[in-house]
Parts: sequence; structure tokens; C-alpha cells
Amino acid sequence: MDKTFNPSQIEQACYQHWESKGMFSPSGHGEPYCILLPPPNVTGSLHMGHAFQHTIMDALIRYRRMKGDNTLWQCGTDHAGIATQMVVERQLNAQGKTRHDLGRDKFVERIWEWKEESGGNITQQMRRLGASADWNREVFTMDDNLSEAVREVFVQLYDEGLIYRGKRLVNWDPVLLTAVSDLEVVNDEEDGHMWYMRYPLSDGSASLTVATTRPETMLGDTAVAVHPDDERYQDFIGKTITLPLTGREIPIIADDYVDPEFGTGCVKITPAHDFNDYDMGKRHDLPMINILDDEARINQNAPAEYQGLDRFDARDKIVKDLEAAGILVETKPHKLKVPRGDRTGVIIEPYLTNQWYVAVESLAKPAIAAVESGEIKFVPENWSKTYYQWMNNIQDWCISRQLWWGHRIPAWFDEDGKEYVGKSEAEIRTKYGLADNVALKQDEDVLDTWFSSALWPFATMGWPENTKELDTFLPSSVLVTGFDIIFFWVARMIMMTKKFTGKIPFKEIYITGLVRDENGDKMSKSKGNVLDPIDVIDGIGLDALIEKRTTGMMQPKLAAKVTKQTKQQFPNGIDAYGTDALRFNFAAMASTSRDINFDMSRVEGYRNFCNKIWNATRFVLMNTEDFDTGNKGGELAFSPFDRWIWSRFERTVAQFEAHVADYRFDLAANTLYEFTWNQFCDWYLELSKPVVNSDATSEAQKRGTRYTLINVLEQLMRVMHPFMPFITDEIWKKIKPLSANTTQVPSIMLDRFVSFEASMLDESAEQEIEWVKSFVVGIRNIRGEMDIAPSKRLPVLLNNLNDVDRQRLENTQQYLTMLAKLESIEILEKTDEAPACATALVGEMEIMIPMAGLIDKEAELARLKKAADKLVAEVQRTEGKLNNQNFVGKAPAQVIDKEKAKLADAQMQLSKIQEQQAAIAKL
RNA sequence: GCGCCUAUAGCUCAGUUGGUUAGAGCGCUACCUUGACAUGGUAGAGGUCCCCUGUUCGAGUCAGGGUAGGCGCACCA
Repeated sequence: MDKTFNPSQIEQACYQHWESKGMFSPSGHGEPYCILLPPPNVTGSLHMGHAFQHTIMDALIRYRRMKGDNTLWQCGTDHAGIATQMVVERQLNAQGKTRHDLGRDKFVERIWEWKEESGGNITQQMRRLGASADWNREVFTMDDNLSEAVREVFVQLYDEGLIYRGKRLVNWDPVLLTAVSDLEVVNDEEDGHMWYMRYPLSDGSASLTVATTRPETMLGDTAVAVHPDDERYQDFIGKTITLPLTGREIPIIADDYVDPEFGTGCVKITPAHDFNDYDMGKRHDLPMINILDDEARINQNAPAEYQGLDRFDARDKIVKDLEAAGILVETKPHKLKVPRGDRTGVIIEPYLTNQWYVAVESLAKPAIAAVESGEIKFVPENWSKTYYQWMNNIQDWCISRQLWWGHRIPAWFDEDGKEYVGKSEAEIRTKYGLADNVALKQDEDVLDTWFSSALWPFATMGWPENTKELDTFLPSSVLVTGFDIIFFWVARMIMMTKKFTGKIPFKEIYITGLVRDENGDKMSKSKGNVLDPIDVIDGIGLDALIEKRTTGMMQPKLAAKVTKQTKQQFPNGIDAYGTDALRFNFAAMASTSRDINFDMSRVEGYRNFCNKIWNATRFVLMNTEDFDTGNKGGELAFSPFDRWIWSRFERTVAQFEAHVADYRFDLAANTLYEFTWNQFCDWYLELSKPVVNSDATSEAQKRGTRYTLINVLEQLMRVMHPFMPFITDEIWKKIKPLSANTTQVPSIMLDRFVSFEASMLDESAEQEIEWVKSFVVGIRNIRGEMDIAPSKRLPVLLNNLNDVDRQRLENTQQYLTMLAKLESIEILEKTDEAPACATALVGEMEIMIPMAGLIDKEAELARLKKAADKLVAEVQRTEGKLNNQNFVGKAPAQVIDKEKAKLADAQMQLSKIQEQQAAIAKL
């Protein structure tokens, strides 16, 4: 084996081995355990959030697979309507063309080509992460069977009256030229203005001043509203206003939506361009005058001089014209929430169009109940509140998109515009009894991407066919996803799955944090702080990283800043840390926190951890490969250390499993790290050396230790495998033949998880080894603080031993000598006169190192003082507690006894140290 | 406005039902090429647990109030 672990040499071959041998498919026996992959964008690439979530999903799947479950990680990709269409449009734009130049069919063909070209990208990247998803069952949301499910659902919902078409205000993206859902609009506060305009009454008697943040919409005003109880305006209600610029006569109406305190208490009403005004318009039966076209230019409904102007140009002109006419009273700076499309960043227009909607109320009820009853559990539980809050105020879902890429809406219109819904034109003709000569035209629109992903839990299992998979893997076990798509996806899956299968889609929802950079900033291209998980695995040079971060930026001027920042952050680029280190890092970061700050130095730490494991393996192999490990018989004599490490190992297994069951992967990872590094490597491997290297130990003892070395390591690899699949499989293949594991499976991933063996717990061995450790640490302590060279062998005197101390000393003397680098160990008898010594305590036993020639008197006094000070504080604290009648009277006896024992121990130690101080001071 | 979250070592984070001297990794200091590993070892320094009040024998932990930061939803003429 190489002296250092080199992940790049093993990972890809290892993965190919797994995949080519079909190890990712469900075994077909055991309890079903299924995870649905949140389908990533088919043409996208893997980002840190994916890597994080996929690590967790894979860890769970690998763990359950090794536990003997019938595991399915159902994977696939999403067609991502808007995102994908935008990418291909941008490619066309770069060639100076638009999608309209190609036409719909050619354009869609072009997207399919792009999907063929880049569609495998993200799944290849998932493979680099070690994801053991069942690629044989990989699906794409536009596959035939999924499209069939989409049509089936649409038609059923329509037939039940739960899908309807209506002309309503929607969020319109004037660049994408499509409606988008509420969730796809971000409302952020921006600086704007408030314009005050004086509208004259038609009778010329007076005027009303209205305030607006969007003066251009006045072209579509169809009323002015005041509060019905507002005394200032009682006389105006029912009169009319002659709208400036258009000359339209519009009524003054009363509606208690108006807040008399805000602005002037008079509101201009533009029902076709504002959601609140729309509602008011409906209440008062106002005309709805649309003044914009699809691209948000002023249309023919406005005076000629404004027609064709872009909305912002129109605003400027209108403000100027109103000012000139003396209608504009005042302009004030004003902060307002501006709705922008989350994809394009352009300002969204409320726009009156025909769209398809899902009436969600009846679907929401059972979906709410499923969480309320505990049938579906959120982890952490708090996220259920977010879910309820949205579900209890849920709005009908606008599912039509004016895009070309996606599932075409299965609705047809005849020449009179009458709608017919069915899975195909032929079906419709039968269903509605339409003659062949009736001309039908299919709706141009496609469905919201989330409509198909809402069907993911059952459509991927073959629905509407009644398949074995549906029966076995629905509901799935746990959904691992981010809180940002609880509404988009999670809630809608619950609604649709309940509706169409009567089952819940998943039993638990594990909500992960969002991966941010080490400063807690969201990773984004414009901030230039994005990291590609593959770069963390393979490493990347500084120049290449800068290149990657600065190409294709929306704002090229940011490139300089990003370059500087990247140089500062990664002056030498990024090292190749390997997949296992990255995965272990993600596991270790997966606490309950909602933000995960990605810290490269931690990945480095886990890369070092991999190297530690690698080298521990080298050591174990050196000592077992050409020796008898006792697997073929022969007496095994286990030392206290052997029994101790087994006991600790069993505890580790139990803790690990408990933490995984709680979805506390951070604690699970720490448990493994602690055991492996701080117990197995730091102590056990050291302790094994005297046994395997000494002529004084018997063959049986050597066998016992070799057996323990190889088998603890072999089992440890199995426990670690879900988190670190590559290194564990590589090592396992090397060590398994030497171990007691007789399995014939070709990879650790198909072997059984280690089962907790309570019989291996050994309290007395653990105590004995704790005694050894404090003995050794006591001496290292003196060495360290007294500046004694580590290589210097020390003579040690022991005093005040009890029977247990004597027994333990006898059991472990050879180890103590080696670990603490001792020259000799001598027990003082009561009658002996002790020389001047530096002292450490193990319980009541004193470990003494003669000072002569080694230790400076003043230094030792200083060291003792430090120890004594601590003990004095401790004695004072505990005495204070025990003298407090309230404490003694009210605290449980157990706690009081603990305090008493603590006090006694501190007093004992203190008196011994004080004796030492006195003795040394006399020198 | 409603709801949620966070605040612990220089940095990134754990800390379970309240109960030893509050922990880990990284970083820092000193020493060490010993034979698995310098991607290593040994020792060490480093904390007003955001603030206030309360409950309690006892609070990092519970309650109330505040401060700072973050997120979601709704509203904003």
C-alpha cells in the first residue's frame, strides 16, 4: 500500500465495479426502504447542495442496504421547463437567432438535442459522489410513461372540476412571455417613488389627490376608491372623475379595503394591472382595461401617443405630461416591494390572461391531515409549521406556462373556442361525441414543471398501471430535501399522491440546511463564491478556478472582484480531497442547523482522517498479513486492551446507529471519528505493538491481538462504509481475506452491517484501560511541562497502591513501559524514604518521577501550584454546595452523593499535592 | 403585521430529560523525524455560553423581556 491515501486512484474503478455488477438495484427481499431523489434539472450540473443531500441519501441507502432492507433509491431528472428553455434560447441568441425563427417544433427538437448532449452530465457527477442510485430505473419527467401519468392526472382533475380555465390576473414575465406562479416571484424592497396626482371631478367642482408608485397604470384606471366611512370624502362617493390623459369618466366608489390613514386616503383603481384592484374591480363590477401587451409595452387601449412605449418609457413620459398639465402634485422617494421573476430578474406584471388552474383546497385538506396526524413527519419537526402556514392559506395553482418545453396541456378547442379535455384528440372525439369534421386545435401551453414532479412518488413507480413497485415502494421511507422547495414540491407531492393513490408519498421528510460559503453567504455565480463539488474531489488550480468562476457572468465587471476574492480565498487553488473526505464533511455538517457553512479546512481535516485510516490499515496489514490471525483456529488470548477496544467498538456501533436513526449525521460522523482516531489509532494500535513485537508474549496472546486488529478494522470499515464508500471498500477488499468475515459478496456494500454485540461490552476492561491511560497521560504531562525529551527513558516510583492498582500494574506493566517510555517501575514500600519527585495521581496512587538531574525545583513547584489552585477552587465550590442547606435538602440524593465524592476526591488530591509542595519546598 | 430560526474558543460548529472543571475540528504556542501515518505525535494556551429579569438547591440548557442577525408568508395606493 502507498504511504499516503490517494483517492483518485481508486474511486472511479471502484464505482464502475459496483455499477457494472448491478449492486444498486433492490435486492428483492427484506423490508422495503425507498428514497426518492429530488430530480435535478436534466441539463444542470451538480452543486454543493446536491452533493450534500445526495451524500445523506446515499448514506441512508447504503446503511439500509447493509442492514438487509430491500432498498431502492429512485433517481431521475426533471425537464425544468423555464430553466432549460432559457438555456437553449440563450444559445440561439448567441447565434443571432430567436426561438421564433426556428418555430416550435424545431425549437423543441433543439432542446431534445441539448438534453442528449448535456443530460448525462449531472448523473455522471452523481456517480463521482458515489451515489448508489438504481440507474436502471432512472426516469426523466418527459419520458412517455411519465407524460402519460401527467395527462391522466390532468384529465381526471378536470373531469372532477378541480382543474379549470379562467381569465385572471397572473404574474406575467414579460421577457419569458409566460405566466409564473406566486412562488416564482420574489418581492424585495427597492427604492422607488410615490407620485401624487390630482384627479379632477367631472363636474369641475373639486379634485381628489391619489398616490401611486406606478403612474403609467393610470391609463387603465377605471375608478377611484375611498373608505366608506372617511368623512373627508362622503360627498364625493358616487360622483365621477375625468381621468387625465385619457379623458375617461370613472366613478368614485367606496370600499373598506382603502386605508384612510395611508397616503391621501384616495386610491386609483386599475383592475387589470394590480391584484388588489382586480379584487375590488370584481366587487364593484368595474371594467378591466388592459393597457399592456405581452412584452409590457403600452397597447392600443391607451391614447395613441403612448402606444408602443415600453412600460418604463411610458412612465417617464406620463410623469412629464402630468407635470406639464399641473396634475402632478408631488413626487416623494418611497421604498416599495418590487416583484421580480426569480429566473429573469425582470419586474413581473400582473397581467390579465387565460390560464389553467388547479383548485387546491380539497386536495390540501387530506394533505394537511396527513402531517397533523403524524402519518408524515417533518425532521426537524418545526418545518411542519411552515408547511401548515402555507397550506392553510393556499391559493389555486396556476399550472399553465406559455413555453414550448414541457408537457403540452391535454386540452383542445373547437372553432368557437369551446374547450375539450382528454388524453388525446381521438379520445376527445369519442368522449365528447365530436364528429371527425369538427376542427380541433390543441392548447398551445405547457404545464408548470412542478405539475409533473408532484406526481414523482407514484409516476416513477409505474402509475397509472398497478405495478409491483407501487405496492412495494409507496409510500417511500424518507424524503431528503431543502426547505426552499417545501411549497413548490413537497406539499404538492403530498396532495397529488394522496389524491391519486390514497397513500402518503413518504413517511418522513428530512429537511436539510442550505449550503453556504464559509462566511455564511449564499453561493451564487454573481457573488463568485460557487464551488463545484467535483473540484473539491479532484482539486483545481487557481487559474482554472478563476476562469470557471468568471466566465458567463451576467455582469462582467464583477469579474475583477471575483478574481481577487478567489485569489485570497484559495491562493493555491483547491487540493484534491477525494469523495470520501467531502462526504464525511457533509455528514459531519448535517446537524439541525438550517445553514451549513462549507469550510474547506474541515474537508482537509477529513482528508487527513482518510489518510489516518489508510495508514492504520497499513499497520494492521504489516502485523497480520504474514501471521496467524487466529481465523483458522488456534487459541486466542485476549489482553485487557483487546477486550477494551472491542467494548469501545460495540459502543461506537450502537451510538452510530442511534444517531443515524435520529438523522443526526453530524453526531454519527463524530462518533466514528472519535473512535477511529482517538481510541483505535491513538491507543489501541500503540498498545498492540508490545504484544505483537515482544518475545515475551505467547502465540495465543499474539493471535488474540492480531485477531482484534484485523477484525475491529474490518468491522469498522463496514460501519463507516455508508459515509465513506470508496476508501472502505478498497481497504475491505485488502483486509477481508485475513479477517473472520467469511462472506463471499464482491463488495463491502453488499455485506451485512455490523450488528451490535452486547456481550462484547466489558466494563472492567474499560476501567482498567482508563487507568492505564491516566497513568501514561500523567507521565506525559510531567514530561511535557517539564521539558523532558520524549526520547528520555524515565524511572518511575509508585506509592500508595491498593490491590486493584497492584493487579492492574501487573497486567499492564509492559504496556506502560512502552507507552510512557519508562526505564523502570518500582513500588515504594511504606518504610521507604522517597527521593524528591515530580508527582502525578491516578486515583490515590502516586506516580513519582525522581527529579534528580531532570526536573527543576522551581518549575515543579510552579506546576504543583497550578494543580493545587485548580483543586482549591474545586474544593471551595463543592464545599459551598454541600454547606448550602437548600441544596442538601432539595437536590436528589444521587446528585448529593456525586458532589460528596467529588469533594472527597479533590481534598485527597489536594492534600497529596500539598505534601509534595512541602517536600519540594524543603529541598 | 404573522410565523420560524440563529447568537457558545480567533474561525466553523456540537452540547440530549436542567446536575463534575462547557466540548470537537481547524487555527495558534512549544517540543519531537520513534519503526502505520509530518495529511503525523506529545504537551499547552484560549470562553462574561449576546444582554436583563425570573423559575429552581442548581440555568449554556427552562420562562418572560430586550439586542443583533437571518429566513418564510402576507401587505404596502
